[in-house]
Amino acid sequence: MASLGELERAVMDLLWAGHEAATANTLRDMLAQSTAAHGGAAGHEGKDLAVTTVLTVLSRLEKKGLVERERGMRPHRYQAVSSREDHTAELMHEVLGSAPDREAVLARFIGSVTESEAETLRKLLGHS
Amino acid sequence: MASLGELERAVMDLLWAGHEAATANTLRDMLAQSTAAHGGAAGHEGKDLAVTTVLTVLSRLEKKGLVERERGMRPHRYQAVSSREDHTAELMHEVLGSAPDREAVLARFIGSVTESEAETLRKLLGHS
DNA sequence: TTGAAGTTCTACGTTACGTAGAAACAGCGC
DNA sequence: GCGCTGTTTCTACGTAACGTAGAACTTCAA
Repeated sequence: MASLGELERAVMDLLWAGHEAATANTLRDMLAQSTAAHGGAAGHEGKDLAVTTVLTVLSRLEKKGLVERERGMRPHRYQAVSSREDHTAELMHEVLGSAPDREAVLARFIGSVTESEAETLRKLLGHS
Repeated sequence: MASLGELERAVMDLLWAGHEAATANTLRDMLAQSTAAHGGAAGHEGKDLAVTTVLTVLSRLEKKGLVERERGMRPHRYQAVSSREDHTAELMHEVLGSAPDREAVLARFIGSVTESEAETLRKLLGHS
């Protein structure tokens, strides 16, 4: 239950953008954003979708535990449960987790990170 | 096109076992193995599948580039294109690749590896 | 040449996802 | 109070992936 469809990802992108700004988005907001970014960055082409389409997707994302919805106020507020970075890192752990030989996988993995990333990792891992 | 179904994964597990032994498996081999490991380790429960089912799955895996088939000899030989470790590491890169801020993801990622794994990583990254 | 083993073709059921209409609901201005 | 407009829910259809496998064609060996 980890993979996202194309539209699901596009919606998460919008929510993640808001996450950084600690914003709780309304549906209206999101539609505006996606229309503004039409054909631009925020994926999924500039074709505007039906309102219900986005809501359906939001519901599915909520069921998957990726989105939280505040039902108190009337235009509900939607927000990503975790940041994009956290989510991605979690995904990586998920992938890694299913491996019998985790360390061997890690060896391959760092075998192909960029030098700058390797540098970051060294710092993060601290001196030994 | 990265995710595998349950049966697809089970089949890959068989092939990966052979990969370590540099074995090129025939269909017969695989059925024997999966039956032997029935209800045991090699997943997917002990129910034995139709021959064609496994072949279909193998074809799909081939199409996905995960399996290579030698068509020369008559009982064809099937083998995993890359080891489980390589494949998993590749998957991790795939997940990471889609992130705008790769380094931030890495930071979160290593935030939750075991100490022994961190140690491994330090060794692999070498001294800076 | 005939039969068993192997392979290909085709197909059906289920589930995920993109998509959206129809209907129920909730405030707002009159 | 009442209807209009924006919001949410319910339901549903089309496509694609995957589990599953029958039917038919191909090989090789006896």
